[in-house]
Amino acid sequence: MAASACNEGASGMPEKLDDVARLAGVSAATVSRALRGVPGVAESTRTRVLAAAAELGYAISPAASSLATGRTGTVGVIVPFVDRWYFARLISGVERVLRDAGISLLLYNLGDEPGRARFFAGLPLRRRVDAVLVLSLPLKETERELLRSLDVPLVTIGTEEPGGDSVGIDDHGAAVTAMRHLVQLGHREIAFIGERPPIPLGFTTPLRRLAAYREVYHAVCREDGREPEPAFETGGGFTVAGGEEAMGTLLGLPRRPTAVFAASDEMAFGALRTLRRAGLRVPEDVSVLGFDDHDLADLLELSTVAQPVAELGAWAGGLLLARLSGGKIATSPSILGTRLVLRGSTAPPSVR
Amino acid sequence: MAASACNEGASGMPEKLDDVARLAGVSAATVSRALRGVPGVAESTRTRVLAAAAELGYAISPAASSLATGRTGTVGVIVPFVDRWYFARLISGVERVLRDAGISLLLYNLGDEPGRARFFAGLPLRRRVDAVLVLSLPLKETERELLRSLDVPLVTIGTEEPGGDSVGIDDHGAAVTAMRHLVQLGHREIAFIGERPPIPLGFTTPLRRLAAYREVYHAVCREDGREPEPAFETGGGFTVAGGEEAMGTLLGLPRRPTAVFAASDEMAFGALRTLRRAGLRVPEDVSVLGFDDHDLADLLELSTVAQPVAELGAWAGGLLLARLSGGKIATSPSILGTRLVLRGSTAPPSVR
DNA sequence: CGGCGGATTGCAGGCGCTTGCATCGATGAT
DNA sequence: ATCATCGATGCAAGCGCCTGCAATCCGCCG
Repeated sequence: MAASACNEGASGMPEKLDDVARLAGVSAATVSRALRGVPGVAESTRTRVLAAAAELGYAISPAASSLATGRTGTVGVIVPFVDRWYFARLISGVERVLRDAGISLLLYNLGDEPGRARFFAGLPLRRRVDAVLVLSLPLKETERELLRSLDVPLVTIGTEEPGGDSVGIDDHGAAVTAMRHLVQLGHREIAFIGERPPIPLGFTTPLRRLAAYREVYHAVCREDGREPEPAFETGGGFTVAGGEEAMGTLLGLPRRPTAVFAASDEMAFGALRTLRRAGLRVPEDVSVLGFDDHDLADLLELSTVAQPVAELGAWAGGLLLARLSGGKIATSPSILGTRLVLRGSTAPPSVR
Repeated sequence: MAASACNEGASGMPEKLDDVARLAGVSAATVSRALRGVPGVAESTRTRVLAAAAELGYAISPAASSLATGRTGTVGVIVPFVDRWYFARLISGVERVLRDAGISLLLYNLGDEPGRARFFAGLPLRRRVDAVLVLSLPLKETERELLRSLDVPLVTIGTEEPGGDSVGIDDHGAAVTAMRHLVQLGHREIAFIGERPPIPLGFTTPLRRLAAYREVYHAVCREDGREPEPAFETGGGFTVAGGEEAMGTLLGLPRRPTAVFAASDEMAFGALRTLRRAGLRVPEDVSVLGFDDHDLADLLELSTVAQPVAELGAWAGGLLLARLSGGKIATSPSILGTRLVLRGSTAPPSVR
């Protein structure tokens, strides 16, 4: 009979609760309760109802259910990009735990300003989701207000929003560790490839990593009694091409860095390429350190700061579920650990 | 007044059609019509209604609307992975055109068999979407049946489903072109890194590329009066690590290929790495040709077959929209073009 | 000046499911 | 044996929006 379920279901109009009720010889109310597992239905009845539902290939109408309960069984996930490694990975992590819990994921890509504006103007999420997940996208005040007006739990990854759960890593700490590694290797002239203001979409991550860079680099300069080189702070737009270009700029400087810390592996990849093209060897001539532990970092022998991306997503998803099931957890940022992964792209500076 | 919209909306219960109606001094029916732009509403009235709606920060309830109309304003997108370059890119392409059209995207990742089974068992898409988009995932007969029972337009990318629109590339043709390039360079011993049976998830793409490889390679062997080397057909699971391993196997063969055609750039990357580690130079010692034109292919100087991934997604999205607006287009597969991108990883075999 | 056709609007009955409350037995206590 | 009790069900009133149909209102024609 199991097989017949599909057949029945496939033909004609989808059945309603009433149809199942009739077949099972009970009322629609009972079917509703039985199907959702609410207590107050005799076990025998429940079994009968389940059988009837299966036989008809019945599936509840989310719209009707949602209208009646106010719950939707879906969460909105807002991302600035979907085709960048980090975000794709994050989404993947979130999706897994959400789907396991039977809740669907509505995806919104707000990478472009016009799109972002339109999104918040129309706010298609309104009454369409039970919760919202914002990935690495710092909200403007008005946007935050709008999202809050949805009156659903909000969890963010990579940014802290007052009144919402957040999960992330210790960007500053991780970047400091990375920089210290370079310093310990003996580097004094360290450049940074990150993002220059104005920072697109208002990302804050690049800022935090930049701050850490500056902190360490400036301290080193102070020790050496030298002025820090402001031109060492370059922007790479978090893309390979951007990193490539930034590295080019760096190589054109009269005062050349012996090591480069890139705020993302993708930019580090670009830097690697520019260096190779310039005939410079890594790490002999220049050390390069990335951030992310991108899938291909291993391939390119890139030393980097590994962050548990998929786990961040999964954790955020878990938080969301907890909220949805009425958990009264205190909202506090969850910080997941990072670790320095040393591969072949960093070494002591060569003595010239 | 524009700013006040948010404020009003942010406070208390969300308003209903009636509230707007009252404020505008008309009936709910009129508001409904005015808001949706259906004809039959005086321009002056419509303006008044729009103003009232804006003032209240009113947003329609998708659930109620959906219940009444049967339309949901969302489409389901089914993918086998979201964190692989190709798929992330595809999703990105789809999302853009869908969001521009104001329709939301429900994402389902069916990468693992248990998850896939559960998905089709529960079929959360039922009555939840206006259309379904399946990315590169060949459906089993029962699955196809189930999806069809949803009674909504179905469009696929990378696979052809009877009775559904599909968009894709000419895998066979593209692969033949790639192989011919290798042959024209003078290679006779060409290996393949793709996927070995049993092919996970039932993908067909690897098969098509393999067939093309075989066709060309065998022809070459025939010309040379030699037996084709079956061990040249290796599987790399479409991952970097898999490609790495496959290349290792290839290098262990007594009869060594002078060129390798990988069915994906990721696998080619892996192959590149193994070669580098083995001290072999590319392309001097071994030529490597990929497939996809991955973001990093350029970085790694990988020659490859470029396919317009984002465009495939966008095109599929467009098809979907056309279907949704009742277009009576004939369902026929759309084939987008590919092109060979020659970079530094292919060259004539060295004369030994 | 009455009657008409077309453009606007309002009415009311759903759409399919949920849930507070009433109903109905059957059970256990008295 | 009788009545209170408790579990299992059924009733019916929504949830918020859509839409066929009827009611109005106007400008015009005859």
